[in-house]
Amino acid sequence: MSERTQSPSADSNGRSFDVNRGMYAQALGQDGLGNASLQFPHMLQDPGLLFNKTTFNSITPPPPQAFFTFPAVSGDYRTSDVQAGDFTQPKHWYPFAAPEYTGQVAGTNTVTQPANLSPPIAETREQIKMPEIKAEKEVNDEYVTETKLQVPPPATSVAHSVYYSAPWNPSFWPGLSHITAPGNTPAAQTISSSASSPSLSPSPPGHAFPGAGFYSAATAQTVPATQAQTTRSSGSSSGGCSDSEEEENLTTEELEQFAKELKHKRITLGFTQADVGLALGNLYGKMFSQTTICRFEALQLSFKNMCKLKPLLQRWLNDAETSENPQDMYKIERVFVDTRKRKRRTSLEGTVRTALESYFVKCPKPNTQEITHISDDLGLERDVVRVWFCNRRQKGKRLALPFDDECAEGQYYEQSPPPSHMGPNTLPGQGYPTAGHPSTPALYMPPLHRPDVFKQTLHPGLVSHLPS
DNA sequence: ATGCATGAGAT
DNA sequence: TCTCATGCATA
Repeated sequence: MSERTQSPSADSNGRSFDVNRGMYAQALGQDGLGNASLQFPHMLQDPGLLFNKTTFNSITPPPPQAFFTFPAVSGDYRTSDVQAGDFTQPKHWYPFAAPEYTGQVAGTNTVTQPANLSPPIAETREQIKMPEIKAEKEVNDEYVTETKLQVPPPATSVAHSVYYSAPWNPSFWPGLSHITAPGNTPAAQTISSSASSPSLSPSPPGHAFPGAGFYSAATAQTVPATQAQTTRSSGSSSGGCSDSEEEENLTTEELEQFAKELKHKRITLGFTQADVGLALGNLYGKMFSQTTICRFEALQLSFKNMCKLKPLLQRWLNDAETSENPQDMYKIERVFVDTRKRKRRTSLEGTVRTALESYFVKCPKPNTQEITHISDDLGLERDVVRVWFCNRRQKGKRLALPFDDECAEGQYYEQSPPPSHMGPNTLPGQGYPTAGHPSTPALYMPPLHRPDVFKQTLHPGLVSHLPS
């Protein structure tokens, strides 16, 4: 359906980088704009960006209000419905309703799939994508245990984490140009990556692509592959990247360029981001969601992550371009969606976000108590608040340094001078190594004022604009 | 395109 | 409990 292509407009957006910048503003100002009392000086730098966010429009200037009087929410999703702004919403966990396919590619953990049932490849995306999932929302909790259809391979289980390998070099997005990158490298050919293969279909359609055979489970077997890995210095934390697919040491420029190229060619070839994600699974055994592809193109992943994915995407691109039947690239076998229950997505109201944002500015990393305090004030579940902060921090890191070295940093969270005890680089950051700025901006500063912030209920800027 | 969520691994 | 990679769900 509509997802067929990104539609030219996507292209015209052509603003991958700008987007990021915009997001900066967004990050801090997005929801805060309406809040007169909050000040985000930095936002002024690029006013234009502040308004490119649709959500913006929906946020009305909240009237000053000191407290959120919502009752503290209890923890249970089924009972705590209190959601600022939407007290009626039931919050319960719901299962994935296992639609065979959700709109965007269930890249997901989909794993498994009885090998035999390879349903005729999902004929086409039209079929694959199930239009409505809505029903799920109304689902009651009972679905609980929909067992997962998968039998996770003991050790490898999830495909995703296996793939790492990122010797991530300390360099800095914005500038690194020393290292060279083999680019697509031959290595790419051997994607022995890993992943336990989930959804893959062993049987490729008639013609394969020049460079790539359909991924076959067999090959996919986890190959620790790591050796190839350049021993990285910085702790490649999560998952240390390994993987044969050595993610080259790319420069920022290379990544930017590749991302653009990928997007452009993808569109030209008629693939959607979801297609690409699926194709990666089919062809190389490592599936990704539309989200990831999207973020890759928009350079919204960590540098390390970008480097990790690039080879794979490069390979896909090559194959797609040379393939005689590009369509095959996205023909996939039916994948089963993980049916585990997933908490229903919380939709925070603009005002609540504003409030969170202001809290974040004050203290990006609230401790347990603070979180509790915030959650009480906003009438949110603690976990929601916690997750919000996690995501907010993550977002901050992602967006913080990328392109625009010059100003990306430092100015965003300046309200808080980096505490001395934190050392120069307070943020290891998930990404973008700071090139010349020895001291990474306090992306989220450390708690200077922390103590006060929470003790005193909401600061003036905080408002809860409730629909009277 | 992006907000909220999950889960693995690291602390 | 955090970070990071990733994805479902949604705007």
